[in-house]
Amino acid sequence: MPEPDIGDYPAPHVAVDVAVLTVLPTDELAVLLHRRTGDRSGQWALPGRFVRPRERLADAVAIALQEKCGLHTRELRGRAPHQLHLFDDPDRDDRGWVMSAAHLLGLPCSLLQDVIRSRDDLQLAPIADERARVSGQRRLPYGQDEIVRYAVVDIRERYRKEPDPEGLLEDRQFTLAELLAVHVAVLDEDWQVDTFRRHMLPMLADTGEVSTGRPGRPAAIYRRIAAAARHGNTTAERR
Amino acid sequence: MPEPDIGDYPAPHVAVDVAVLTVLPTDELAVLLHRRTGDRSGQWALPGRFVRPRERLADAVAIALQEKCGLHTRELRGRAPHQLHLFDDPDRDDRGWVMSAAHLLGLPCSLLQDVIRSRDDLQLAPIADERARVSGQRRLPYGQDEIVRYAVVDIRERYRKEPDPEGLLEDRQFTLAELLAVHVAVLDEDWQVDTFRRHMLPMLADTGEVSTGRPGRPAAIYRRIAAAARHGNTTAERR
DNA sequence: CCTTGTTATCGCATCATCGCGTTAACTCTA
DNA sequence: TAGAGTTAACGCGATGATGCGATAACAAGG
Repeated sequence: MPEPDIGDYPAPHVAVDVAVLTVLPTDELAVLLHRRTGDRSGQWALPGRFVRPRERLADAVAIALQEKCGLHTRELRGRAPHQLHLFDDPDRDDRGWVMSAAHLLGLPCSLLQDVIRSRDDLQLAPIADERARVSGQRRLPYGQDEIVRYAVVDIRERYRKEPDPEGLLEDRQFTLAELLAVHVAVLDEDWQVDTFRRHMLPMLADTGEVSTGRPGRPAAIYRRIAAAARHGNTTAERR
Repeated sequence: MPEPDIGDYPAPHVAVDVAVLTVLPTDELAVLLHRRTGDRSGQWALPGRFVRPRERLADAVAIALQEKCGLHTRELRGRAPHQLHLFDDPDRDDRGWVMSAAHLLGLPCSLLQDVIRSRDDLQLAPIADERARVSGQRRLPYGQDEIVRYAVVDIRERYRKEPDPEGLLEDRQFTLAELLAVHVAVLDEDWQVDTFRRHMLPMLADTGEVSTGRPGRPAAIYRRIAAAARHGNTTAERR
């Protein structure tokens, strides 16, 4: 799109907003919310921040999560935020013309709870009807309910097709029951075990290890096969 | 994402790029390319342009198509560009820090050909292997091959699921054979007629009219049922 | 060693989908 | 009016997917 007059126009500020999704120990999908530090009456919102000069969106997401939520390399390494949508309502922010690049990032609850435990400016809000359920607050500001909805629809679509694409399991090696529990939590619907097994096994590698320590046949331990290593998609992804 | 210091940072320029996809009379998927007017040796590129102050992305897309390609209300009315991805490589444009909001818009070929016929700065490039095939030009500039790929993957996914979601058919009323031809062209693979009929009929309304003028049983004429009017998705969209 | 409990596998009935040959419906033309 | 041609519908065999009861495998504990 060659166009010489780049300097002639003001530019929009671009912010990143992040729907950090996780699965609570109660097997509910939840989203991370943040409010202004020290402001107990402040509004809960998705974490985010403006993009700095020449900064990549993914880097802005990571820095936003570091600055606002105390999530650092330990939690974020090896994870890439998934871009959802660019929200462009020029009136969405009182301070000026801001576009919001909405993202989704999945994190295991165990990584979040350490961080959240010691702070009152963070919470995990359960998802109900594709929205964050926040006690005492009807809606998220800046149209962020829409971002949550995009994130929930997106993550559910992906969890129908492949095993734990957002890495919500704490461990990279897991049993089929653990995988199923996460999928059921994300999708908010049950899967029959045999059907689930048939869908997922082609995308999983048996580690050869088993889970012991309790009565019963030990469950096999699996890890995900990288998508690139798989040949073709499952039939569910074709017509 | 409340943050007080909006004025403190330079902002990226945001451009829109549009992959206008159509189906050629040869039943091939093609993308609209533009080059600088009067420059026969200029590079072919996707149409696009910078977003003006407080302009909506969809409006920027429409204006870009008007200014660069001569597509006006007649062609664009009732059509919404589909957002694909925000490309954020700060080095993607020599003129400065530019982000590109990539879009997809489907248009019937008949609407494009009137416009293109009289100009040498527009062409419809066939798609092969998810790329635009341009004679004498190996790649599109500004990483636009990636935009084309996103657009092709996206449109194919949607054409697997619902009838003519991008309105590539010239008419809003059509026969099943016409619909099938468009789907086969987009997906670049065949569908057995009965299977196609079973998939699409639940999302189509029989107009009661038939197509006459040639030997044989007249084909029924359908129109799409608006998605909102349909109750639930087809089973293909569930597991 | 036996019982309990859990996971994995299996066999199979049922249901859904697909593709194709056949039949029915309905136009156009000679 | 009959034949040709095209679309729509049907019947059905083959295939695939699902769910579930039964069985096998294998641990922990008494």
